[in-house]
Amino acid sequence: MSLYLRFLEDHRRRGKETISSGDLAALGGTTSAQVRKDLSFFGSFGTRGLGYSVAALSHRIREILGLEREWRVIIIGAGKIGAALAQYRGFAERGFHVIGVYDVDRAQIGKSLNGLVIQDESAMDADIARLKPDIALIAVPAEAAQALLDRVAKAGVRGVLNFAPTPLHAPEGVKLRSVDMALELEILTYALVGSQH
Amino acid sequence: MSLYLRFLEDHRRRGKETISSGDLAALGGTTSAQVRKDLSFFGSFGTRGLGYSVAALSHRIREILGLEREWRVIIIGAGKIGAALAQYRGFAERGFHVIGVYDVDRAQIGKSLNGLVIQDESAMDADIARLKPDIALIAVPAEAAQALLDRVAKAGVRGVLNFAPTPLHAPEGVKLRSVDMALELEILTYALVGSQH
DNA sequence: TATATCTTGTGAAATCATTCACAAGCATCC
DNA sequence: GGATGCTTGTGAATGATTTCACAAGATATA
Ligand SMILES: NC(=O)c1ccc[n+]([C@@H]2O[C@H](COP(=O)([O-])OP(=O)(O)OC[C@H]3O[C@@H](n4cnc5c(N)ncnc54)[C@H](O)[C@@H]3O)[C@@H](O)[C@H]2O)c1
Ligand SMILES: NC(=O)c1ccc[n+]([C@@H]2O[C@H](COP(=O)([O-])OP(=O)(O)OC[C@H]3O[C@@H](n4cnc5c(N)ncnc54)[C@H](O)[C@@H]3O)[C@@H](O)[C@H]2O)c1
Repeated sequence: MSLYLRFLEDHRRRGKETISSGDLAALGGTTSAQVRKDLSFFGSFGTRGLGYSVAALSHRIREILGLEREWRVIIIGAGKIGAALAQYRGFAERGFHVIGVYDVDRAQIGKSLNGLVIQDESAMDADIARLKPDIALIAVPAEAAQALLDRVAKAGVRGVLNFAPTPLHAPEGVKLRSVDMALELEILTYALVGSQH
Repeated sequence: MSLYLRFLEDHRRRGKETISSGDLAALGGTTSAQVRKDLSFFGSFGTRGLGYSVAALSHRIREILGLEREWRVIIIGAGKIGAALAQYRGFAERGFHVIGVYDVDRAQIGKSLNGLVIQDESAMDADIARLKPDIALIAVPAEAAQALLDRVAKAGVRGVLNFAPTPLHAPEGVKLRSVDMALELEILTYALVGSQH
């Protein structure tokens, strides 16, 4: 679904007003029947003979994904990757607003990233209670990740995106996803060794 | 498979020598039968009544994934995310060696990241021909991504990991994967809006 | 050695996902 | 308005994956 949204935005930029399931399939590397099945799960909003209205379908998918509202995000760990994420414009463009960045390192605390001051992580629990962020990004060393996940979960955060390359266990009621870049590379190498027999 | 490897390493750190399919399943959130089917696809290396040897299974999976050799990696775009990736220790730990970083920005070229000097991207094609990197990480603005993918593919790179949030089309014979962090957040929000009816 | 207890490896069954195929709907053109 | 050309939405067929269920191998214990 998120991918379809990317394709639709791409298509809109090219000035097209409608798109057929076949076009979407070609972009996504699937079949037109697949695309239609996926979309029909949420209702039917295409026009026969014409395809889907790019604007209408985008809007509907944004609704389904919950992107019609703004989301508050905090970042834990202001190291190399945390700092990059804090300054990433792509988040705000899609409705994700970074409202806080935390670290334990005295040398980091107080520094400003894009107008956002790095806070002492001891202030985090109180801030979460007050500002009620929806999602936390965990960008700390692997050893510290599970403890922080438990801590933000307890404080009331319901979604977590983890960047530490370690298996984590999410407490009940918390949605967890992990981005593991070394793992992505491993999937690539598997494909590479596989393709040369 | 890569995930199983993570679990095994985790388990080894805890001092365990064997692990059962049930344990692996619990870690991965699947069933024991699933794990056994996955592993049996590549042969049978468990011991009945005991489980799998953590060391032997790790080794076998590393073999299957092609991690028993070293891989050469270049990074294109030395911006915020490119710089973070260039300094990331986790890659070298898993056998991925960054041998070059490229940018167009005069202000960036010549700077050193962890002992790695940022090169002018006009030198890139010659370097690829000479050093034969296996994988390129693309960390440039979305508009520039497709052109660079085509360019490194032509120069002989066979695997690409893309960080730009845009749909790319890989030329024949090139394995492409993309990491899209805003998309990861969208998947989280979908789960969040879904779970509250 | 005999017995009890685990856990793998794997056919068979059940479930889930994709593809096929086509009636029905809409737009366009004559 | 009627014929023509596209494209959707969706049952039915096919294909893939997951789960079930259990025989057979391995260890441990006495
Ligand atoms: N650098 C990358 O490109 C990259 C890529 C993929 C994954 N990662 C992972 O992301 C994590 C961070 O990587 P990095 O390169 O930014 O490391 P880093 O050392 O630059 O930054 C880690 C930061 O976390 C802070 N920290 C440690 N414990 C903390 C706590 N309890 N609360 C708050 N802050 C705490 C540290 O003070 C430090 O500033 C690691 O797990 C790493 O494996 C990094
Ligand atoms: N910053 C993040 O945390 C983050 C997160 C996810 C995705 N991304 C994506 O990663 C990409 C880079 O993001 P960033 O934040 O590092 O941006 P950035 O502006 O800091 O860095 C981009 C760099 O690419 C260089 N560049 C541009 N064209 C180039 C070319 N043809 N060849 C070589 N280098 C070129 C620029 O000079 C610049 O240094 C973007 O597509 C962004 O959407 C960034």
